[in-house]
Amino acid sequence: MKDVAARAGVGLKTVSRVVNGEPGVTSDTAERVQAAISALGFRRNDSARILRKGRTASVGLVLEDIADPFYSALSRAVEEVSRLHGSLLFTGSSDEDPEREEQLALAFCARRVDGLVIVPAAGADHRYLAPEVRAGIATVFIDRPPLGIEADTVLTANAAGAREGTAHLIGRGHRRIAFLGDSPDIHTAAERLRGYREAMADAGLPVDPSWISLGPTSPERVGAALATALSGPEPVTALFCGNNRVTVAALRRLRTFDRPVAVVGFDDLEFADLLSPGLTVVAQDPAGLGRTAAQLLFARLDGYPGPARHLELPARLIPRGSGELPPT
Amino acid sequence: MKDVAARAGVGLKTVSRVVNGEPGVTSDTAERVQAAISALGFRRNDSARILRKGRTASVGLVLEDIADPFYSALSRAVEEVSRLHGSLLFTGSSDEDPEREEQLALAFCARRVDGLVIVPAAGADHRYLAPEVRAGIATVFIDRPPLGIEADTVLTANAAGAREGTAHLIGRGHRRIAFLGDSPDIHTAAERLRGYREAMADAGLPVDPSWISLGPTSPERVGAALATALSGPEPVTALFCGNNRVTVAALRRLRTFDRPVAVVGFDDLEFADLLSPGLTVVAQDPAGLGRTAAQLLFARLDGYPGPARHLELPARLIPRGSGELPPT
DNA sequence: TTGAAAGCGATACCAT
DNA sequence: ATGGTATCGCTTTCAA
Repeated sequence: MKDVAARAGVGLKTVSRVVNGEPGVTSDTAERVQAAISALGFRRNDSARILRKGRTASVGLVLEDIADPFYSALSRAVEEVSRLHGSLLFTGSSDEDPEREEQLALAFCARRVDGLVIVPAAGADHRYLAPEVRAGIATVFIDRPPLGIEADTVLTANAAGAREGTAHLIGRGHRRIAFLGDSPDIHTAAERLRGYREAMADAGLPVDPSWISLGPTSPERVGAALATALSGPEPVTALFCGNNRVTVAALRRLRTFDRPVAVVGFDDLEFADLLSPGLTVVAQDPAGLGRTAAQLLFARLDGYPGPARHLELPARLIPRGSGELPPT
Repeated sequence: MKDVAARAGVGLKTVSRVVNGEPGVTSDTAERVQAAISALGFRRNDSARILRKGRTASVGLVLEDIADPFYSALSRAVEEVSRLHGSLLFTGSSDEDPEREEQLALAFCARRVDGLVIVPAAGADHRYLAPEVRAGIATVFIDRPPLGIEADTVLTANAAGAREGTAHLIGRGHRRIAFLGDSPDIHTAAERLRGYREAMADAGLPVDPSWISLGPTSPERVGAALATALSGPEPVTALFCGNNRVTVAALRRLRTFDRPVAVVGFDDLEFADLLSPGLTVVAQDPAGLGRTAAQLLFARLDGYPGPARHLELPARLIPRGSGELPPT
């Protein structure tokens, strides 16, 4: 910028005015400055600008894994809202590791992002964010609630969704329904299990412990759990899967049995309609989650001073065939 | 930092030393400084640090749509390599709009990212990047080659892959094979069409223009093209799809016919094995693309001075059933 | 309309 | 071992 000023034979501030489209420059000098700018290939250094202005026009997004379609859809929505507000987006994957979540969040804060959208890693304690929040960095938690801090939150109605999905199976005549879920220390997994239990209880149905399996989303564990639930004199006739990865693992394993088993999965799959039968799901709205969270964030940045808001988005049952199979 | 220095009763530079773990501080004073830091909730301002040091330890990634599983897998790989090199990642989706691509890339550059990984939008002219490249911002193009600039590139062997996929169908006895692809101004689409044509020519098979359709990836267009190719006295018996979105649209439409049609798709689908029959694909390696591109980028940042490198990753045929159906 | 000088929060260099 | 001071590139303030 100094160089541009020198070359155009004007003061530093005049260049600044031209670069930022501020008034108070004759079109004559503006032109000279523009010429110098393109001659030198000058580009304003936003780091310096940020340092001076305070606001960085950037947002940090910490999630579990950007490669997961659920989170990538969410990410896109956050990006879109950010763009409308003139902000750029940092993204980082925590891999469900609280330490990495913290490193990422703090690294973003050190870059002085204006705000943070965080999908909490299982077991993470968010008190580490207290100094940043006090320093004015707006923070919204998404998909799961934070621990040890009060902040805006956007969640899916997990329990209600699981309840609806399970009730759907019960409505089709199933009485023995397995629940295959994620690790119980993940909030969403626990909530979905709760919904399942509620639906069973509502229908006066007992739940055999052997029908329930929670744990890491490995094909081995899911496969073994499925085999257990399908064995014995009174095997389950239906299956409720706690998330998309479990659903896929279960479907793969299910093909090795030649018994028809009804399936309802939590989370939609992109091509669920192409399977035979089509996969019935309780669909979340990842884009809706991302959009809503980003809107809450920018509301804060625009000065909304109220207490923390806690929003919940409904999950939607989409019948496609697999959840409508009768018991055998 | 000033405040910390005051509270600890030391000089500014000493605080800087402690914060950065530099030697030359007695553990005694270091402790006092640490105490002041946590008392004040101090966090170093990386914007200022960046301004001074030159390197920002951040990378910008511009792609078509982070919500697309292909790109989100790629993004994750770039992120992983960046993390190993201590860099944070900006992501932005261009939506295949050259103008947005430019805005994003320049915005990242204005933030002084150390490097840029770009999936060029169709038709984008990359001469706009010349000043940035001259200013030393390392740039790697991925998935598609850039226009009007010489830089490191990582591509999939699109033509070879399409050729192999088409040859696979020919090997199964098909002689009339449709090609449904993306817009011809997208480099990958054009390359894949070329591979298809080569395979047909190699086998001495004619190609009827009505078998080929290029254009936007809308279900309507794909469906109509498919209907055309499947009509008339000599309908195609097999189908080569130019990308995952086309494949999905085609599979959906195909279900409305009750004729078995062999299908090979370019790009893997996450649950391709769960379809019936399983979907045969020519799979790219999105994570490999991302990883390789990021590695080239950091090689540059670590001082590699050589001429631009152009790498090509192979595509891999994965037979799963749909591509092994015989002609009818 | 224009520009000189101060300052944003850190680091680098050179004294002490 | 410690600290003062110039500096990074820009915006802000105020005077011309």
